[in-house]
Amino acid sequence: MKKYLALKASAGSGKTFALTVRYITLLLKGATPKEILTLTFTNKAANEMSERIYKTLLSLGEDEAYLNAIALESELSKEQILSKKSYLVNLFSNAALSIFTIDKFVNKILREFSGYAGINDDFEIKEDDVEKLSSKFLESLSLEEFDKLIDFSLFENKKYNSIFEVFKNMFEKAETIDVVNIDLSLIEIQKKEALQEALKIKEFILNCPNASNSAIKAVDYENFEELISKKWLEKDRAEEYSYFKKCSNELLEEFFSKTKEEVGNYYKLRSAFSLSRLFELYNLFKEYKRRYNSSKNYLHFDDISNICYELLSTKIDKEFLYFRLDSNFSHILIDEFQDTSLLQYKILKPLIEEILSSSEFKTFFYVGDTKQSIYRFRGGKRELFDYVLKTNPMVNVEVLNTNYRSCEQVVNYVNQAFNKLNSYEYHDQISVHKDGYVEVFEDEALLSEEKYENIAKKISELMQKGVNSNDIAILTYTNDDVLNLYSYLKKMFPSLKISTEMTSKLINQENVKAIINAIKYLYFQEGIYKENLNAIIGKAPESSFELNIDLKYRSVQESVLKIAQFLNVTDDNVMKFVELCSSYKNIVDFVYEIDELDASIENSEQVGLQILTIFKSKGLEFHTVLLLDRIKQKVANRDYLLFEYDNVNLKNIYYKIGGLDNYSIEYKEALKKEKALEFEDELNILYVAMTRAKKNMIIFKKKEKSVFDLLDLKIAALGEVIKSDNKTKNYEKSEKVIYKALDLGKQEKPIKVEEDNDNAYTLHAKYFGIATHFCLEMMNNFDEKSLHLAINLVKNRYSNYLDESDIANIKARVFQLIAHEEFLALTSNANYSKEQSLIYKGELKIIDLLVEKEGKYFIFDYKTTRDELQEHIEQVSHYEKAIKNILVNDEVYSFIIYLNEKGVKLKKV
DNA sequence: CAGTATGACATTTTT
DNA sequence: TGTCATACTG
Repeated sequence: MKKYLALKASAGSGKTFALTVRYITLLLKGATPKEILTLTFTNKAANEMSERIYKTLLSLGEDEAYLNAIALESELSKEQILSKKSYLVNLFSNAALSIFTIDKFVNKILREFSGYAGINDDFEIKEDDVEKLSSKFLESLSLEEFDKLIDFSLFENKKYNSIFEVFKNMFEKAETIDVVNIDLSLIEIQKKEALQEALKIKEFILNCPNASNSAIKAVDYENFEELISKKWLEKDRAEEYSYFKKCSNELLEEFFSKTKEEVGNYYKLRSAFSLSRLFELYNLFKEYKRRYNSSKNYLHFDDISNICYELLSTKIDKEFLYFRLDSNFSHILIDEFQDTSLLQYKILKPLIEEILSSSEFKTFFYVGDTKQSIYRFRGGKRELFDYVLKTNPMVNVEVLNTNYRSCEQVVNYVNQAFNKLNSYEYHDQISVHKDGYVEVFEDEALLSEEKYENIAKKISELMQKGVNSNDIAILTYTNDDVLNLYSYLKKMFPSLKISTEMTSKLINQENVKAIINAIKYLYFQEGIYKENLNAIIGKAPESSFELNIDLKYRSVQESVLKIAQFLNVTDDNVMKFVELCSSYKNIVDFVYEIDELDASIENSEQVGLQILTIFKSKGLEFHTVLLLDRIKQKVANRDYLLFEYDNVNLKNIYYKIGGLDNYSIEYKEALKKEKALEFEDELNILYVAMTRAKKNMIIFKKKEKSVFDLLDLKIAALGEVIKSDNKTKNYEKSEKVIYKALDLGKQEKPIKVEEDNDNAYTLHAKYFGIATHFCLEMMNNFDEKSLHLAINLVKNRYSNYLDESDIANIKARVFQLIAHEEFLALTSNANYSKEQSLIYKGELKIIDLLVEKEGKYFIFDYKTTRDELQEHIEQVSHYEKAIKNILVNDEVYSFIIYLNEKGVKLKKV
């Protein structure tokens, strides 16, 4: 095993495999889980990582590939490894793990050293309330400071809101410059001087008998601003401007070059001035934000990394940090390294350096793929990957170029598309799976009204050819495309299940929006809200809204629910909304604060055809991928500032001004560099998109202005469509929220949803149920030891949704089950399978637990609700019938297990 | 027909 | 605020 290793892992080349193998090897070499710091980017990835390691340990020996790789890495024999299996399982499942997201880790450091930063260690983590923060900041300014802000705003012609937005951007970057004071009057003088020279050009042209109308129009400036809007100023010489050509002589060229010189001086002065002023204001803001945060005792994620970095670079010694951290990390594993931001790396650096310089057994490993770096816009710095290698020669590098994900046709197609680009570092991948299907389809419909016509056609064609709709994913560039495509396909195939993985705000979801507008209408009595409502729910304009409801005498929750019912718009999102409304004390708070609610929408249906953005698809794979061209044009980068880096070191910060590139070579170079990076981003997005498909990939390309022109993709159809494998799991079990009216009691009594978790079908109850099922699914045997292991997995996976007491609750319930005599009698010495899926009469069913004992079959279905509903019995007897039919066996018995806190009830059906 | 002016147009997102 | 389509100019 290489102690220090950087792994370049192309898409589908077994990155998680490598991480898992390394982790287990470290355990075999005597490391404890606590000292192996494993960093990922999302909670999802962190959960998946620990689950993957656990499952691999549990099934150690079954998968040859894993065993071989671990043997190779650890230099132990397979027998030696297998003899330690139960020890490893125990070790891993009973220890505190150090598998975190980077943000969680940074947060952890800050809390441990909060005293040195002068903050409380019990701070909350929250989003900033931008409106409040920006207005409070204004109030905090002295008259003089306030004037500076106003001057800047007027001078730059920028609104306060947009300036404030820039502050946030600067905050993220955490870079500073020395502020120099430049007097505004200097700029005014420079403007006058430039205009004076330019007026000589104007006079010259107007006096030139050959001047065309266009030439005369080109000199119609009265002031400096009009002057610099002229295109001809970009030329090097006057004669290069065709409308001036006929009048060009040496005198004109002299005026021209003099004007350009003066304008150039203006630009230089101006960019330095604006940059300084902006940073001056920003520093004020930064100071204020610190005060504001500490008074409210909360921090934003950006604050956390900012303060943490400041702490490390000024107040605490690196050695001190390392030895004071509550756990000593001897091993570091970093996933998706290409997405690490500069600031995050700077924070991790002392820990990495400590490992690299230690004489003990300490290791450092990072894995990533710069081709998949698509998050530069939020700080990801792909240059870091090679920079760390270059600056630490003891770190080895290995490249994974075998693709275990996609079929031959797909791999080859991607190879030929990317390896011909000369400005792109690409190494051909080797495929291991044969066949596959690639089609590039020039879709003229994409530019017309019926945009998605051909996509719908293709979907039905694929389904006819035997591709399961659950195996299809459609990838798009924007969330907007996801939504549009979703509603189109829903219209075309009403019974098709479609899921959209999106993160949009809950308050923007149609049904929720309808409710908000209804309430605002009832409260403010302003027609605009009623018309919004009519538009959303598809009523004719001016339709009336008649609901007799007294907002004042009901709780907010109650009103929201009543209105939802009245409008008939109750769904998962509305349910979540109802829950969140409990935080509003009264209707006044609600109408004024609801627009700031930051919660995200629920992913409605988790089964079916998937539509998602390419960004979201990163790290995922699909049987069949339909890849959509960029529908709308890309927007221009509207940042005020241009950060120029030399690899990872800040070289310069520029205040962006249109036209400055004509006068400053350095600025021009910086712009060019930025453009090259943007171009690389674009290629990376394409790379990510084209490496998601396992079997079939179909590209819908616009006839003109297609992003695929970057790769010069031609119309093609290669190979044969591969059918869905019958064994593919085409149903992801999740308990759908069954909507049931909450018992609201009488009007005078405000409702409390959280009072009775057992009966209300809240989201909390939903997660509780799923987690309980997950716990039972993860148990190898129905004994205490298995429960103990499984409950740890539940903790890792559901800690975001459930708290400690919930976990304890689940444990207690399951504990009672494994102590239940009848249940134990039925399951002991029997064969059983969990989450058994079966297809019966065209419908897919999942049985929680199926037990086979002495030729008899027992079906078990877990419920975490207290209610015993007829519906449960019907569901289970349906399973019973199906099993009897399929197995041709009459000895099938079914049970519903009600897992309650007070006791377990086994109900025979 | 090449060069120029003008107006319309629009992203990605975790913690 | 950069890009693109389009219309205009000489």
